[in-house]
Amino acid sequence: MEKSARKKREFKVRRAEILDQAEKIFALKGFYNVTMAEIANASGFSIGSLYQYFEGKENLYSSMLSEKLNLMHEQVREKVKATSGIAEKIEMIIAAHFQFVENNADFCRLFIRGENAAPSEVMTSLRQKIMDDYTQHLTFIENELKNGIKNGFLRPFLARDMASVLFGLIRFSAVDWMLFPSKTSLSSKKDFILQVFLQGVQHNEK
Amino acid sequence: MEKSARKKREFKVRRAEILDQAEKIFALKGFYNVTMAEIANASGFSIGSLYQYFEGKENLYSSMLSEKLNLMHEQVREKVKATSGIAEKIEMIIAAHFQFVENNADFCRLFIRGENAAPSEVMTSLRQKIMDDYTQHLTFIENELKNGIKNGFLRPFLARDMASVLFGLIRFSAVDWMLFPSKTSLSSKKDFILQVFLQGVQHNEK
DNA sequence: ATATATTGTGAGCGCTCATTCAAAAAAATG
DNA sequence: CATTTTTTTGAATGAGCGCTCACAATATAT
Repeated sequence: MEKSARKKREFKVRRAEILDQAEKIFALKGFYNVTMAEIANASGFSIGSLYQYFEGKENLYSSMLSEKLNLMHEQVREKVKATSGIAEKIEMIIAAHFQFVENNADFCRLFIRGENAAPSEVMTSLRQKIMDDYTQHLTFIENELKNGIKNGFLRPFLARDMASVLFGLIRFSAVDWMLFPSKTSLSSKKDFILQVFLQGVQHNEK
Repeated sequence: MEKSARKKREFKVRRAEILDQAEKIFALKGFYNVTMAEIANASGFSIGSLYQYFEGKENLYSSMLSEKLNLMHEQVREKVKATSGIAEKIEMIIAAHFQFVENNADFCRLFIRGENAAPSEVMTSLRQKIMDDYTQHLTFIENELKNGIKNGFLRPFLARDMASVLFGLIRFSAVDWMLFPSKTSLSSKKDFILQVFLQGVQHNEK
């Protein structure tokens, strides 16, 4: 018999609850130092139940990571699309990323760990998915920048390289902020990053 | 009885040989997916022998990582010290890093994985060492940039932030190059990175 | 050549988990 | 309420692997 709509809904809710708890624990200790028993405990299910929602530990981890990553990229892109003007769009790319990182610091810390080296089927396809997501996101940024080049606001560099640099600046600021807990918010670095990206650090005598 | 000088030398050579082989295997499969048996095989020693050179798997890994990291930073700093002129020094910081990454791609790939989350004593102190090394290196770059600010070549931003950005650009280019195997060398991106760092991407009408 | 010291060996021990599955509990059905 | 179906449970299983240690091989000393 088919699952009823209610069942399906409840299933999703429980699945999300597990994912939520797993994220916190994985973030704290890394993939290899977390046991299924721990996740079961934290999420209030039994070990066996976890296997009803996920095919195994790797699957659970992989689902969590890739779903959350999607969320980040979507959030950023929506905010950028709702903004007009090249300079403003670039500013929003930075701001939206910073905001996500601040609101999901644990997850991001986990993500940069990149404990997905296992040669298994599941982990291999996770790596592939991350790469594809990244490429897709870079292409999104690239296209925005192309408009900036077209209308003369940006120098005629290769748009792809510029996108890499912009995303690199964002990512690095985020990593730095996560590694060295500072009193100032990550968002407060936005203007500096924007200015460096647009004008560089060299002093131009008038 | 004390070890003779020759013995000591031979000990070091063997230790280095193990480290060398371990680096390759760890780079390929990550810390958790490598067994001591594999390392023993690859380096031509028995499992038991490994424990004569290192206190355990974590220790072996930790030694390898931190010793190689030292090497990188030293190489870069020496080359920069041997260069004169602010612009030239900045260029050399980029070039020297790129060169090391190209010559040690496997190691770098391993390093960015950062599989050192275990809560053990050894791994905790490895993390600390990596952070300290990083801070020290950033301070070195910061000091070079301070001179550039003082003599008016660079805009009067916070030198620390500028150093972060420069190192961020370098690191990100390197990561990008490692993740997306490209036909062009990493070094060929040097001029672009330098230009962006100094002048930004904005088009300034004359 | 014999004795002594040093270094190398790898089978096996002990332990940690991911995963399973038989039985229990809960929910649905009539 | 009795019966069937679905879901939950966690002790038991077994595979994997870091590490030890009794023994072997080799080097050094006498």
